[in-house]
Amino acid sequence: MPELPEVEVVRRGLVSWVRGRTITGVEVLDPRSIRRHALGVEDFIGNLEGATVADVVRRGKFLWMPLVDTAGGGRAADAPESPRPKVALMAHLGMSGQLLMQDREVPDEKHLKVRFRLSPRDAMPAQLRFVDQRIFGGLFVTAMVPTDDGGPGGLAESPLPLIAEEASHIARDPLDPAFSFDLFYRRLRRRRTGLKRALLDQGLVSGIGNIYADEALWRAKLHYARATDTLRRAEAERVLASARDVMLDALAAGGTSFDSLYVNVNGASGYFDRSLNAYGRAGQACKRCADVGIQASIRREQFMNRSSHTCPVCQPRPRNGRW
DNA sequence: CATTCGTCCTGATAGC
DNA sequence: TGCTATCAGGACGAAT
Repeated sequence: MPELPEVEVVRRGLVSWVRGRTITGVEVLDPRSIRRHALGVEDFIGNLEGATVADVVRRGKFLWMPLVDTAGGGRAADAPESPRPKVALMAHLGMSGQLLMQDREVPDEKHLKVRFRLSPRDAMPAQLRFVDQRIFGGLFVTAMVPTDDGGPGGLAESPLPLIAEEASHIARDPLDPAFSFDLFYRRLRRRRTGLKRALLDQGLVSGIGNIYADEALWRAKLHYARATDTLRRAEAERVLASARDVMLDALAAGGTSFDSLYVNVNGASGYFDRSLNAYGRAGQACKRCADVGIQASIRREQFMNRSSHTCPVCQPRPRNGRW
């Protein structure tokens, strides 16, 4: 389940393989993976063929490649005076999406949805492939529009003062150097909802999915139903710091096990085996309570049509939403 | 306006 | 064995 750390691992892996290369061919094997592209698959392909990838950037879980025309003899994107990108190839990995660099000899993956052929470069793989079993993810082309908030952020190496239009409603993530806690806290307090709902709202704070929401709440000793409009500043700081910490841990784990030749979303899988304290641990002991000699087991409940994992002892359900 | 809920999708697994 | 039911969940758009 790619959340922020996994998407960032993919971005870092992808950038050195695709930046400056030209898309020479696009093959859409399953049109369902071309989402939100109103003008259809033919237009999608037409926008991409002949364009050069200028960068790979991210906002929250949205990942995109700004594209520049390859006019006048194929000048590379990183050449001086390179033109500003007008459009970008946008990707969202959804639940099961992968972006893979593959040599042309490698047989098609079972769930291969889209194949991009790239201009040759040294010994680099010739193809970028989008593989997606459950089709919650997708690709589309979107306009690059000006932004006054300093660019995409999301740990991008060279943020442009432009953002992909379809990601402009997404808030910054907790790892983004330009993330504003004050803005987050002001908006959080204005809401009348539960804390986990707010954490999962990508327009308020991005990059957090079901797994890291449960982990951040566990670390912060807060319950998912805690009312946002009474949340104290210290509590909000605690849950944000927890989210940041758990995602940094996952990012570090993903980074170390990441094979740069094989860009995928499983880079952080080792992390899940060892380091989760709440998610997926229903019925098992709460490690923090066990450390102080208390017996408590993680409880799984349905909330928002997904499962939520809490320790009933150290994350007690709030009364009246307050505490 | 803000908030919540239904929908998209496939494969693994449980139960009969 | 082989069928059906259930579960997993990100994000959008419809409904409230």
